[in-house]
Amino acid sequence: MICLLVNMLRQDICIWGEKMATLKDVAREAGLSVGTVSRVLNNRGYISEQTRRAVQEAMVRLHYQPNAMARSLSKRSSSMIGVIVPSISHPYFAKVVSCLERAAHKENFQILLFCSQGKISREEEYVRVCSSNRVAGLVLCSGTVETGKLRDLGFPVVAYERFLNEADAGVECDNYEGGTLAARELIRAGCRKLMCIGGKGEVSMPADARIKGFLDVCGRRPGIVVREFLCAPEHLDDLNYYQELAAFFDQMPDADGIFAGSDVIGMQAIDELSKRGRRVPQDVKIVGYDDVNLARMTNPQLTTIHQPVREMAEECINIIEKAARNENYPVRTMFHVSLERRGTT
Amino acid sequence: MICLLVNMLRQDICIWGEKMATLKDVAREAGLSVGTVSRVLNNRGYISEQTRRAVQEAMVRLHYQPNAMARSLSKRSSSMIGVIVPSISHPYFAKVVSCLERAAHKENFQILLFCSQGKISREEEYVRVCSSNRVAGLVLCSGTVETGKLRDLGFPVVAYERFLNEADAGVECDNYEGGTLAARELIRAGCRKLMCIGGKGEVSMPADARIKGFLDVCGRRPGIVVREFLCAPEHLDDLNYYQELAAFFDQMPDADGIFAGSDVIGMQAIDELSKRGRRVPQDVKIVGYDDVNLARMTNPQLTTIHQPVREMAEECINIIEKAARNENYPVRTMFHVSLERRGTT
DNA sequence: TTAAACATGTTAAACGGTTGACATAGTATT
DNA sequence: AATACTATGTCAACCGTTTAACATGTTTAA
Repeated sequence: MICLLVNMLRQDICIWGEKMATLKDVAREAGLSVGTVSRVLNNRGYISEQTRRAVQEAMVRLHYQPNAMARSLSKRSSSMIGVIVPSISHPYFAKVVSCLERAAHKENFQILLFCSQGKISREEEYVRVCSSNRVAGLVLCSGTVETGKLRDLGFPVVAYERFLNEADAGVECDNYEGGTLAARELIRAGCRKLMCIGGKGEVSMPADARIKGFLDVCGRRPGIVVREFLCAPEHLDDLNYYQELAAFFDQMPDADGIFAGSDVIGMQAIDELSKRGRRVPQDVKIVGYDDVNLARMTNPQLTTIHQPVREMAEECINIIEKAARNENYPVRTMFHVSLERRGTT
Repeated sequence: MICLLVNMLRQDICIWGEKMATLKDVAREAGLSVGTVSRVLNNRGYISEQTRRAVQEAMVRLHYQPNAMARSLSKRSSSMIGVIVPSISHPYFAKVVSCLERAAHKENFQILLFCSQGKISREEEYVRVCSSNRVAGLVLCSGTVETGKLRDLGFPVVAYERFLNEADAGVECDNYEGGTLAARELIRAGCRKLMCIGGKGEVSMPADARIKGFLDVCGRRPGIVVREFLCAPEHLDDLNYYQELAAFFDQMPDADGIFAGSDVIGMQAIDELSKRGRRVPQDVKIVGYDDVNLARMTNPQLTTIHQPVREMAEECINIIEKAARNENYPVRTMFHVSLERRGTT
């Protein structure tokens, strides 16, 4: 399988001989003291325009790059934000990480990314690594680190769409509302026999409220039949729900409305139904969840519940930034979701 | 849009008062010297089993987490690997990052993730940030940092599927071969009027060889008509190629075979064709590229060129690890690709 | 018996930047 | 003329870990 076309080897790896310039070098080059240069870098105390320029020019001449390790060591906190997701291959988490990266970049933070594959042992390990690296904060989009492991870490932990009473803050969206929106949409569109397919149900999560919201609305309407189906949580990387969906559809072949716990499930449901000769949306209507890019790439395009991921990500970064500045921050923030009506309802 | 349900504020943010244990604390706790404890941590010199155990127990008792910043500062290199991708929302790069993270984890590296959105200015900025953070290495899956910016950084730069003569090493797969495989597959399946739709064509990249491979094979077969189409590179985040595809299909409405530069394009091509009443694979056959998860979620499933992303990612990490140990490493490594025949041919 | 290997300690410098205390001027302000 | 502000310098401690040099024992092997 491996085809090593060219395998030239470097004679001398140590092309990185000349060490990088330090603050001291910059000070010498600019004819100033380290203290003054540091003041320029950190905008502390009094600095004249002239001095500031002199320092900047010296930095450019020497290609100076401040050593973030030294700074972090001294400040006892780095500018990195740990992010733990179950899997980055899942389009939802890809979207979350994308938004987090963007928000982090605006505030001059970097993202230290970890994929736990939903394994608690890896989550715990990653939390330790974050602690070792003195991250400015940690966004937990994954699982359920056990009791005591999140206390006294030295940085704020933000739970993203998770229940973690150990976390310092939580950011979520109104999943119950999402469930009700989905139910109303399917009923509005004329569905009577509904399937509610739960997605990534590993442990108790805010996302479980979606199902409750959905079932509550259905329960209040006479003449509506609902059944709940749950997928196993082992689809993080391959995202293959086809077998389970097939089994579900066998159990309820006459369903005319489906609430899918994620767009990935919704998408595969469209497929599986069309294989069975059932037309979407004529015979069966579908509402997905997440509003990832994929939802626009199905045929017909998937009606879905939109989560304000960008805003949620920004809030996570905000919280960490506030904590870093020792300001107060909201302990729990919840966002509205909205229905994106497209072609499957 | 924002619904601040609960907005309790922490009375005292400084719950992180008690500072973390240091090596010195561990030494005191174990009744040993810092030197000895450091030896245990780094497996240097002579240590008795008894001492080793004593140190480990002390570390557990104090919940000791070594300060990675201090270590990096002292070692002049961290255990982080910078990864710059154009976008993490694109399933291909999500897959790449996923594999990189896994490989990195095995070797005790962490991933510092950056999304450049294909902008050179951001790439350059991110390279500087990596330099500031004294990463162990950098995997560049994005763009074309300009001349001189990659020299003398102090760490190895691995170009992933890019031409970068400034990089210290390159990892790619045989894109030319991929193009030929696609062409042969379409011709084998009976296609005569072929469209070759180039994907992420921003600048000169290994991926361009796909097109060349495709066209070369077509050119050698009499009776084959080919036209080349190029999508603009601005689809990194929304991944919406529909308009362009529509325009391409208008220009060549009688095509019976399509080589799509990525699975995302291939997927949307299936859609767009079915909207035009053309059946896949009966009327038009399609070969995609990348073999991402999505390729199995279309209907019919997408025939595609499989890239050995996992192996490529492992090679990237390997190179950086070797460089860190001051060993020789291959300057250029190329992997074979393979055809995954599914439902669209 | 003697040299090597093993096991640990002490000390101190280094990594590169931050920060505070304190000193010294020059320039405005009152 | 006194006071306050501005602008810099010097110096030293500190962040937590690594590492080398050197000392001091105890075992073990030749």
